Amino acid sequence: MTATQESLGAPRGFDAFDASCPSRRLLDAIGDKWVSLVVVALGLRGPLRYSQLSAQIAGVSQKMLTQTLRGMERDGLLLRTVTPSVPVRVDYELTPLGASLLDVLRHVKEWAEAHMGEVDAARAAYDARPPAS
Amino acid sequence: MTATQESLGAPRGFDAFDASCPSRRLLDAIGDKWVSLVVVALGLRGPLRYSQLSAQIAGVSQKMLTQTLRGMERDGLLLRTVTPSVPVRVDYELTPLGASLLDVLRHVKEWAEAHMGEVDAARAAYDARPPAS
DNA sequence: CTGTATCCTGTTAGATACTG
DNA sequence: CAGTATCTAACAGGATACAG
Repeated sequence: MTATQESLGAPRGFDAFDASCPSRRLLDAIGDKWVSLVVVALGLRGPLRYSQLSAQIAGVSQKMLTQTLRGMERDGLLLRTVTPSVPVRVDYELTPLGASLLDVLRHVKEWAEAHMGEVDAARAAYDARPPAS
Repeated sequence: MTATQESLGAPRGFDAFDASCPSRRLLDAIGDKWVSLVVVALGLRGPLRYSQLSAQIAGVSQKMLTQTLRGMERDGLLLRTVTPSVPVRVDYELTPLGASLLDVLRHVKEWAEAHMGEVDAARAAYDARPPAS
């Protein structure tokens, strides 16, 4: 395992092969279905309340939404504001850091728009080819 | 659920909230631990044989490596070349499409290098704060 | 309204053993 | 060498019920 770190690892302090490396944690973040959805939702619609997010993302369970929100808050991706009114009110908004993550997602979006057709074509071709000789 | 697609969905034909949308499939792709590792490995070291990949990525099981490789081949991300020598030899190399995915990963890398310190700081601050009043 | 706690199920991935 | 097949353990995630 150490061999991997040395042979392929961090040419300049960056090693995606090391699970503890920041890059891996970021991949975990943007790779997470709900995280990316929350980032996009907040990025597109500005600050939202818990119930609004719940409605927007429709399909997310309370458990996953809360869990995702907590994790993102912990990572400094969003700000959680509690207003102690009679029925409690909680607003969530992207921090500048969270907004910058939205930019990364935008790059992903661009790649998808530019190349996803190729992927579909490749997939169709692969599935159509004879099941080996 | 349909409400979500309409309210937040594809302002211009792109809807990350739709699981069948290309963007989601891409997220699934780059979010996958092993896919990103294989892309980086092949991108950094050029064509590699199965056994070399297995060694490079150290920690991946045969099952996951094969599964990942098959999926990537299907998606047109890499090319699989079988040389029917006495002991069979199989080489894997990135296609132009796969190489372009490496570029996306590069953006991710840059974001990580630029902001991951902030994430760590936020996390430390969050973990250090009192467990609520 | 905004969560927390619990149970329960499906998927996933690692280990292991075997084949062309 | 380069896989395939099978079994099982771990865990993520959904449903549900309840609380501040």
